[in-house]
Amino acid sequence: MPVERVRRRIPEATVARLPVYLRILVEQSNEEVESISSEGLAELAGVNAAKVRKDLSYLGSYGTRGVGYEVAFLVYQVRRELGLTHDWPVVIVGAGNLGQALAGYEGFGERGFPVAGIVDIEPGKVGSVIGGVRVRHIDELSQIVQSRRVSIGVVATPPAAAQDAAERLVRAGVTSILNFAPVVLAVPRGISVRKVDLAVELQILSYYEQRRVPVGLHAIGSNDSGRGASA
Amino acid sequence: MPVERVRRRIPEATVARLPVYLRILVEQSNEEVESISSEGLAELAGVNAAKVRKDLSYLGSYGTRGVGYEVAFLVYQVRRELGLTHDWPVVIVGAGNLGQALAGYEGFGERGFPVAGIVDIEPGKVGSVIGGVRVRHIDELSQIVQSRRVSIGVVATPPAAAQDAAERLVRAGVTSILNFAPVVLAVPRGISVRKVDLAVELQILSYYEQRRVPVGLHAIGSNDSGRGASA
DNA sequence: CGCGCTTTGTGAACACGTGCACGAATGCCT
DNA sequence: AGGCATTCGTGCACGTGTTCACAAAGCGCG
Repeated sequence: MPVERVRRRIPEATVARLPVYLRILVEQSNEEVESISSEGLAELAGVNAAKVRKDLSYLGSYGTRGVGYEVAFLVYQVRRELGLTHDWPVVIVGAGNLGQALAGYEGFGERGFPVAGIVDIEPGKVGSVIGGVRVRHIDELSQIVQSRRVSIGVVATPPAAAQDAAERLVRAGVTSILNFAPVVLAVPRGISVRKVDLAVELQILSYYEQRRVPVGLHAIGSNDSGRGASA
Repeated sequence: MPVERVRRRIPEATVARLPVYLRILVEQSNEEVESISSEGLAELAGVNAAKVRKDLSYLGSYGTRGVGYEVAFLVYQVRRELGLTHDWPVVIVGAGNLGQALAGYEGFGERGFPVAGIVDIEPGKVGSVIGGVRVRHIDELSQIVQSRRVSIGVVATPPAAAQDAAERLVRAGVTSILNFAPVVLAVPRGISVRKVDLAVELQILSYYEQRRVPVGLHAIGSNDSGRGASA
């Protein structure tokens, strides 16, 4: 029989929710929960049950009607779909405040993204050890990427250095970049980039905060900015 | 005449892009650029020109046909719309790795979000100074929020402590929360929450990385995860 | 002063994402 | 074994967001 190649493409919005489901499923699994309904999962994820079912249906028909989803099996399927069947070592560029915090954040390693290396351009920063990883000079980037087979790079430099960092990462062979610097990176076609801008998030909150009704005059359903959840 | 209240509601997606435009406009302004076209702004923001025009049109008709937008004026208007005419002090809960990095991140203060305080529940963490701010005990949270008129709180605790942190923030009077902990927060109606989950971002990259075509077989337009930009 | 060039602002078509509502499948109980 | 309660999978309608395409508006030049 033919290999099941060319799996149906999954909508972007769904891909963004799968990691959330996954985390919840793993938690449930740790608490010995064996089965969960779309309703239950939806509740925990702060979304609509129909959405959960539709999202999961893109992976295949893995639920049992009248029962729900088997947690362990679903964990496996979501992991597989997200490509989390093996670790993805990451390399961090920039050993400033943020870079150090990221390198020391256990959540990365725990969730399958061990820090293969952290580099900086400042010789002064080289040598110190953060989260068990020694800071190396940026000239060693290629060597780290090649030898550790890194395909994901994290840009945690000041804004002015971010574009250069990205270019070095691409040249070293990285094909996905997570960018924390508040700049729009220009990268060659075929390189995936995701951006996390802390100040942008605050500015969005500021918008909704500003147009809040003065206390005492509660507008109905004036809640939220869309990415949150309420009880 | 009636006060121009009840300004038209701006689409969520547009609100999320305004901060990006703002940053670029401020940069341009610093470089003495006086006027910019939707085309130029779009290029720098990595989006479509029509989108820029539609986004800006929600603020009003501030462009000049045949010319473009006056940078300084547009900066003012975007700031006003986002509620950035005054500072929004924030309070950080959790003085671990991430909380410390956030407190030390100058980008916050620079962009109008000075750190009014950072608190932790561990007496051992109290007292140390980060980014010019002394870590205080979480019991002082209310006092900080009240006296400094803080309306935005940042949750930077371990996952298990996040819900408690959120509840304390709400009780203290905060109405917007930026959550870095990988959990779905339950908050009362009317409280805005935005979530930033670093591991989720990596998992999304993993998805696209995984289904990348093997080198040598380039699929056309296999680029991207939607939030990035390419050259 | 009018003509042509540029660029905005927006209507309309299209694409994408969401949520309802319901048929279909399954397990359990009698 | 049959009926009933439960929950999935999904067609469909709706809403939101994106992009195109073009008329309207302004500027500069001859």
